[in-house]
Amino acid sequence: MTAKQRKTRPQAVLPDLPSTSYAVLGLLSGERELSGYDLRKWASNSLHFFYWSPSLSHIYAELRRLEGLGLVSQRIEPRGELRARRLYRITPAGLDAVRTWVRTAPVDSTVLKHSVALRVWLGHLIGLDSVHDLVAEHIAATEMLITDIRRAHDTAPAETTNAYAQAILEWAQEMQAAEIDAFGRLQAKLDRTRPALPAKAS
Amino acid sequence: MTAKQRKTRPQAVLPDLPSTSYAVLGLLSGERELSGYDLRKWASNSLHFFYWSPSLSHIYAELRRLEGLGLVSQRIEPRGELRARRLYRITPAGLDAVRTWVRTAPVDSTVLKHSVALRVWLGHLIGLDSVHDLVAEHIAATEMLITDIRRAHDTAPAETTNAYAQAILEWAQEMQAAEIDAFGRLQAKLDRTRPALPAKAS
DNA sequence: GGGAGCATGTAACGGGTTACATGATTGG
DNA sequence: CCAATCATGTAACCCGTTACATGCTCCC
Repeated sequence: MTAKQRKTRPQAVLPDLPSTSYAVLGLLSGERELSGYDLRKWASNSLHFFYWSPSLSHIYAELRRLEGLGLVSQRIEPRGELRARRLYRITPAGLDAVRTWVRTAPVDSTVLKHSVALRVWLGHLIGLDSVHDLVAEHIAATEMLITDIRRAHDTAPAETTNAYAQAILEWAQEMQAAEIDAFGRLQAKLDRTRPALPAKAS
Repeated sequence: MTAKQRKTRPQAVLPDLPSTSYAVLGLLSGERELSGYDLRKWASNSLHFFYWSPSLSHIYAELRRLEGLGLVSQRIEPRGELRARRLYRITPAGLDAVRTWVRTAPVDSTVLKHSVALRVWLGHLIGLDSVHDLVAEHIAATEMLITDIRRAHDTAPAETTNAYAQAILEWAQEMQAAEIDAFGRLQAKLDRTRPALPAKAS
């Protein structure tokens, strides 16, 4: 029985937090002091492309929770005229928790909600020409996204980046490029079935 | 002023529903009568791969909401010994709503929460060997997912499929294959930097 | 003068999940 | 006999967003 208990929790007891908490903790894992506002900006330029772009209010709430758990600490930086900032820093316990999570969390499946794919799936409701327009629009948007990722990749300040962070941004670019390719093939495929589908003549 | 109002809502007034409601409505757009349980099964074999795999309780709640809006109708099918089923069918208004949504909804960006990417991004906390293990595990899981998609593609009953649904399942397979490729390249890339990173000898 | 960026936070709400509750039939 | 599948639903809860509130500085 005790053996069984040991087996279910082999390591230290990880606080049972959602992975987004660990995302925030990860942003702080460089051991620099950052404000909620800073975190938000940085997340928009990195996490955004493969994980999450959190709202500010959520970040603040998350920081308070992590502080309550002793995973981050807080100090207030007075700045004279300017509004004081609340700076957060990861604690040893926090570093430990995020490291354990990264190493041992179960590989839970990716959350993907692709509303364009959903709409193409329902293409029979709107016809081939409308689907074509929709996909074309999406491809254009994806091209812009790639540009954003490339910019983030190229302009990342040295102290926020490393081989892993760079590799993931390159991975994200490749994935978006693959998406453009795959949608291109999808369009070609649908076109080949055109004679069989009712569609307005151009 | 009236011109302005007309401009913000150019078409019929679409009920302001989350896209997941339209996903459920889309499942019913084939105009067959289906139970909540049926929808769940079907979603797990189609929507699951590119959009969403809803919980049963959510589907039931969604159906009640759609019924309240007059977008689906309900009837109870008595089945003697067996527990009666509640069968839902899309109404003309519902068909109209989902069609309008598919055609005119803004291309809102894909929601992607890729926790493996997040963990690789934090790879500096655990070192190259651990990242390798993590990625290898993920690639294996992705291969299984491709198998699932292929099975769904090949076994889809004729009355639930069409050229669009098939094309999206093929698209989903290609995307997962691309993910395996991209992670493979990421691993190779990280290996090339190995001399610069501290890692245990094998 | 006005808008964008900096900076923090509260309140209300909606979306979606898990756990719980119930019970029958079918197949190994 | 037990597990899986069929079938529906409630309650509690958490995650995360939007809207609101406040105020300062910098730049056009």
